[in-house]
Amino acid sequence: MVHEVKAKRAPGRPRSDATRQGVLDAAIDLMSTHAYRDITIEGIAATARVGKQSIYRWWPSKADLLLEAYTERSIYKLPPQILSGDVFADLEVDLVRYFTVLRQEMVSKGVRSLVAEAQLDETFRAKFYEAVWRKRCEAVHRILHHGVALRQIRADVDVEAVAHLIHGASLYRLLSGTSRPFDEDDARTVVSLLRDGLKAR
Amino acid sequence: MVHEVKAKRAPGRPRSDATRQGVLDAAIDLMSTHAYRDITIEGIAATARVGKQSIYRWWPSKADLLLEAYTERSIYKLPPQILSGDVFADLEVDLVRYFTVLRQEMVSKGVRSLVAEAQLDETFRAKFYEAVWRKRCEAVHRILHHGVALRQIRADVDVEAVAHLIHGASLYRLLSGTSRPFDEDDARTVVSLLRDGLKAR
DNA sequence: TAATTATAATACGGCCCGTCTCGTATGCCA
DNA sequence: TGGCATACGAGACGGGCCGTATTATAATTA
Repeated sequence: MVHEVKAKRAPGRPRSDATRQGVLDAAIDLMSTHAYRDITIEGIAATARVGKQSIYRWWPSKADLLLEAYTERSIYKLPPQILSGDVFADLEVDLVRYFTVLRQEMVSKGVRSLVAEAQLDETFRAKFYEAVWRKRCEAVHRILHHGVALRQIRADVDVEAVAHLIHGASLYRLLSGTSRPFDEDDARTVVSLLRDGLKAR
Repeated sequence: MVHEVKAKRAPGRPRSDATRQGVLDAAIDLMSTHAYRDITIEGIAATARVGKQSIYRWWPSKADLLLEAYTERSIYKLPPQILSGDVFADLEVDLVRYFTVLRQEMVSKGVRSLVAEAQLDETFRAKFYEAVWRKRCEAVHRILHHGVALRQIRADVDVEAVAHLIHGASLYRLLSGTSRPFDEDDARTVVSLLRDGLKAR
């Protein structure tokens, strides 16, 4: 193609990236020092030295803003994993990496807050799923399908159900807030449970 | 004992049970018609035709009030289960019963709201765990330990981890809000997965 | 009867919401 | 260069709900 599709510039003053970054920074900043409950749009605006309207113009809600800050600042992000020939080892590696991220104070706090918001707002729930959980599910699916192809996993396995078990367990621990967070040992335990099953032999 | 321990009556006008019930009723009532977000203490007081102070006197927060309403009105309650000789059948029965309760509109809505609150308030999180999740965990623990005693389950199994897998899966589905809620088939799937494991044989 | 506590009703200051209005800044296009 | 469209920081505004305080009355004990 000779003619590239040019981004059609809207008329008027363009959005200021400095303002945008400032708002996201302020949000992350406040999250590290305050409870989610105590963070307000006005507070973020004041911290970022930005007009309130500039926030309302670009983000529909506090939750959307924070979700964007989290995704953008790549606090909750994992590079794709190279699969070995051993499915269960791969699964364990994936879980260890995931749990390591989840153990960071800021991450667990953020996930907690955004999960809460997702329960109270159906629209945001869908966005949150897309931005956070979908990728995790896909990662596990990928590993499991690979395992099926290698004939290391039973062909009739319900991949979706397994993914829900895995993520559910870590989610449960995070949200119930009674046990310690997941670590490497837990990853091993979960994988070996799923691999061998409960049945006495 | 001849002398019973008499409840030491406090002086002054006693707490009105009619008022208490009215408040709890109003709360449940509003929950069935409004989003949790839109329910306010003032609204509950007005609906119950009760002074605002009477609510603040007895409940520390909206969440505590609703948790009490849910527990008291036994919307989220399961009678104890009689264990058969087949552990995996018992497990499946337990899950089917649990999922059936969770599928009720009011229950899932309530759990969602209270989980959200629990994420935003550490004190309430502990209360919520005690009132809701603890019992579920104990039910599963009981079944699993029984299975170990019957030698139908491997003796070295991490009962805690299994309970987290089971509850986590249903919690994940409920909270992520993308898939359909759990049903009998899912209970079967989960149990057979846990029983036999993933490994190809 | 006096003391004590609960109750319904309502008033109060305060915080934050989300919208609106300024005056100004920054880009496009003719 | 000037006109137009939009973004920007700042802040005013009405409104809702918060949690507390006040008041007059009711219920119970000593």
